[in-house]
Amino acid sequence: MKARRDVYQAIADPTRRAIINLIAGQPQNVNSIAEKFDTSRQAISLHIGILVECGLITVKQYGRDRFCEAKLDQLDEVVTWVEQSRKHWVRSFEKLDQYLTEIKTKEDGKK
Amino acid sequence: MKARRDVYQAIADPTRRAIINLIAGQPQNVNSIAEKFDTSRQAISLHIGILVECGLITVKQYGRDRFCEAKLDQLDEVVTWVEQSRKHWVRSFEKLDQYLTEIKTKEDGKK
DNA sequence: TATAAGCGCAAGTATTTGCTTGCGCAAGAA
DNA sequence: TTCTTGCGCAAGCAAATACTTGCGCTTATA
Repeated sequence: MKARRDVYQAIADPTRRAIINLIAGQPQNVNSIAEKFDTSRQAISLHIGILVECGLITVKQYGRDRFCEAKLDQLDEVVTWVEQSRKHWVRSFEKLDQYLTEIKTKEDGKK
Repeated sequence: MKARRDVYQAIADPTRRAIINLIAGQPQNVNSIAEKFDTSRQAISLHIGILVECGLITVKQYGRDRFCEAKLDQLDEVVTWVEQSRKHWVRSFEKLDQYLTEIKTKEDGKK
């Protein structure tokens, strides 16, 4: 089964994050991007393909050039998730103690 | 070479994100967490290991139980990156046109 | 028109993942 | 003391990654 990549996976790779940073500041074609990395053009091309797949990049073709632009709206998903997690995150050291106390109480009740 | 995992990789996996959500709301031991998923306890245990490795989870041992607590401060890194990227992100359709115009101008100059 | 430049498409490979299964140890319960 | 939990360790595996190399199709350029 071909796993559809999501935004989380897209930004999990440091190279991809670097590509995003690069393009966010200045849209440019594939070769220009590839030149800034130590890997082959093809490797970068694949990363770009993934980023396009998740909608973090848009490509516009002009003649033989394919210009890549950033499209960071999708990153909302990530930020939202983090914020949600934190919202529900009651500082644990309190929660845990409370939880343990509850369990303890229940057990004492059984005895 | 053993790749050291970072926070981005940690949250790239949906199961791990679910574990974080779970623990954020209520710290609990490994088995309790594992019960909530369809995979084996061991699989969950491995995920927890990874999360601990990146500091997103803390484990406290009480007798034979190992309670896991969330520790979401590390997620700052992700949010910060997203925000930074966006800060530098001038809406591309403008930037690209501008860029293309510059190139065009240079080339016309050469002719 | 002959070249060169910009890219994508495989095909092949070395790692890295995410899981499973089986084993064994230590801490409570009976 | 014996049985039952809660867990980690380790070996084995299939699938997913990240790359590389070589090929070939278009578009510009000389």
